[in-house]
Amino acid sequence: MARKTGSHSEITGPKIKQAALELFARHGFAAVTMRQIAARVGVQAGAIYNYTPDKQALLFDLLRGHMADLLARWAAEQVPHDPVAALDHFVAFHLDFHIRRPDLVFISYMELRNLTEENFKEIEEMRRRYEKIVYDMIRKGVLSGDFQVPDAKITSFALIAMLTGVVDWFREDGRLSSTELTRHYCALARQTFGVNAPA
Amino acid sequence: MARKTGSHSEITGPKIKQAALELFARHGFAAVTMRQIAARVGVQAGAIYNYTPDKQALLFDLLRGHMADLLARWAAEQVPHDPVAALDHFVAFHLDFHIRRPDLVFISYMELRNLTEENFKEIEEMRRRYEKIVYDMIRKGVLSGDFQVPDAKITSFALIAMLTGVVDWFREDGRLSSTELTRHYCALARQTFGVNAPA
DNA sequence: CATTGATCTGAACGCTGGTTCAGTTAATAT
DNA sequence: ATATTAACTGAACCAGCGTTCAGATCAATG
Repeated sequence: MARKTGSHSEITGPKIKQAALELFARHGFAAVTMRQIAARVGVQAGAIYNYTPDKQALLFDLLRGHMADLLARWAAEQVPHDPVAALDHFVAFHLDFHIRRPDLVFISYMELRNLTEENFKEIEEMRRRYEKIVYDMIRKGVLSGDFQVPDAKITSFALIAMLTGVVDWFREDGRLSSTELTRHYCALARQTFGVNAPA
Repeated sequence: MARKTGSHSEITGPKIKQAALELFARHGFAAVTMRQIAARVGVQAGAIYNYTPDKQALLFDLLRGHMADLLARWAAEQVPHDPVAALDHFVAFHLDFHIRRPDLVFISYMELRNLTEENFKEIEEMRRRYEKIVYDMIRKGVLSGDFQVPDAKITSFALIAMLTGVVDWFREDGRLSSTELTRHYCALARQTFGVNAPA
């Protein structure tokens, strides 16, 4: 063999993924062309096909990577046994993970319908695994008497929605720092879960 | 003149809007073709242009109509003066309005970026008006001492996110009726707002 | 019955999309 | 220096896009 395998590909490959991510987030998967992605990388459209079989795979890899990352990082967390401490821990984890990846969070919600049925099912399955984590956490707190919620399932959806919605407006250079953000949301989540509620 | 104006147009016009709405919601604005919309109405693609100047206007009219409807209906509500009763009223109103229009809610969030800059600004302005309604409601409750929240602005976003997120999973024929849904969310919102929280 | 005009068809227009591929380029190994 | 080959170019392919428009259609009018 001659040239070391991937002398440029180790640069171009990630650049394509990054360009695709930014463009998909800004304009939507269907509205972005392979030529736009290529132009951003500084390459011709045909070159992209050295790194991905097609446009669909570009999207799928981004979403699967994102969900896999989310699940793996939560699995690596040391979660306290006390339900209230666990809630705080989850809120902090979820906010931190999501506000660092606004583009990925965005397309993971918006572009699900542009996946093939097969690919959609795989992502949906990972999403359900994450939702179950939240649900189980809430159930524990309800059973221990630490949480008082009208309905555990509803509350799990409500928590995820209110936390994930943060990426729509939060900016690092805005009114609130991420530390303050986390503090406020921990307090809000505790209230939502009826922690310290009157008997 | 001959044929009564709009003998068919009164049928075809709304059918086009409805078809566009359903297809945009299912596949996304950019992925839907004029021919698909036409086929669903039972007409050729060219006929659509008797009812809309272009594809963009089709989307814009749907979003503007939706937001105008939302604002007009809230303006027509008799909102109680008591902050807690007002919160209950808002939760019931927002849930009822949104779960009846899942497709419109969906595209109003997803397809904002497919609007021209001019059209986007108009929709964004209406959205801000609605968010301000929620913010003002919270401020009142905070000032009166009925609500205890970590941050009024954050809480307004959190409330809207948790309520609107309902359309992602709620089904009329699911586990919960819309009445039960409303009851649970009123309770959840009260807790979130620290109503009856210990001093 | 003949006329009218709103409504729609069907074909076309120019353009751009994703994707392919023969050929060029250039970094490495010999 | 030469050979090798990963990486990339540039042009092409064809299907499909939004949009236009001359002409067909046909219910209501006079």
